Amino acid sequence: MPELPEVETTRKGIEPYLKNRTVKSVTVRNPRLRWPIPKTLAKSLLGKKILSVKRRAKYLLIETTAGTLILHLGMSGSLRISATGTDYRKHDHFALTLSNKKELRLHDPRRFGAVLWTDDDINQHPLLASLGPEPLEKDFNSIYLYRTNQNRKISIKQHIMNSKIVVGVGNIYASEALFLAGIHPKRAAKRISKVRIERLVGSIKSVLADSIEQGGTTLRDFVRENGEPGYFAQHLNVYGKSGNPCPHCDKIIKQIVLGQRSTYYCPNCQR
DNA sequence: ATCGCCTCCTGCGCGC
DNA sequence: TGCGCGCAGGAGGCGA
Repeated sequence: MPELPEVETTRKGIEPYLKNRTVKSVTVRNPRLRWPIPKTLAKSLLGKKILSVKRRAKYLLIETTAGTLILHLGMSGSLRISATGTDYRKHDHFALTLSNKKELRLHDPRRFGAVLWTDDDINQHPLLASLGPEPLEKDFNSIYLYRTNQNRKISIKQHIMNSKIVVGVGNIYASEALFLAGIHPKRAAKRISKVRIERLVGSIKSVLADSIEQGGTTLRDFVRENGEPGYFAQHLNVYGKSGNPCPHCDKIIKQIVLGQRSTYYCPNCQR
C-alpha cells in the first residue's frame, strides 16, 4: 500500500498517540517479516519514553530515550491505533502498548515490512546511511538530478526509483511524474536535457506534495477501528489506466514492464 | 560502479 | 463455485 504520501500521512496520524508516552508492553505475534523482529526488542523498548515519530524515505523512525524503533511497511503494511484489549486482526504481527491504553499495531499480509531497532546514530544505520535526498527537500533539485544522470544509460523511471538517487518515488508516482513532465519512462537518463530534468523535478515534487495533501484527506480516519485507508486512485492520470484515453490528448495509455514493474505512459505526450 | 534479475509473502481478480 | 494463474503500491542482494 504505502508510497511516500501514505507513510507521511501515517506518521502524522500516529505521532499524537505516541509522543511523550511510555512503552508498557511489546507484542510480537509473528516475527518473520523481511528480517526477523529482534528477540531483544522488548528489552530495549519496555519502559522507554517516545520522543518523536520521524520519517526518512519510507522508514518510520520512532525515537525513544534509549534508541530508535525503525518501521517499514513494505508493500502491504499499515499501522493503526487500537484500544488495548480489542481483538487482533489476521496479519497483525506486531504491537506496542502505550501508557495511554492505546496500541500501535502493524498489519502486513505480505510480510515485506520490517521492525528493527538501533541504539546508535540513526543516520549511520546500514539501511539509511546511503540513501539519496528527500524528494521534497531543497537538496533534491534539477542541478543535482541532472548531475546524477550523466553517463547513466538506465531508464529514467528506474533512475528516479533508485533510493540512492532520490528516496520515496515509488512505482505509482514514478509513472505519474514522468507523465506530468512529458518524458517517456524508457528514455535513458543521460539522454534528457537540463530543461526537461527541471520539469521532472518539479513534477516529482508536485505529485508527491499533492498526494500528501490528498492523503491527509483520504486517510484522515485511519485510526478508527474500521477505518480502512482510502486511496488516491481518483487523482491518477496514467497509473493503472492502460487502454483508457490519455487525459491530455485522448491517445490510448500503454502499459509496459520496466525493471519487473508495471509502467504506464501516453505514447503521444511522453517522448 | 552499474545494471538486470531474483527474492521474500499473501490476497485478489480474472478466465475457464 | 472452484481452481489455477498472474499480478500487486518495496527494495536489498546477487552475479555479470
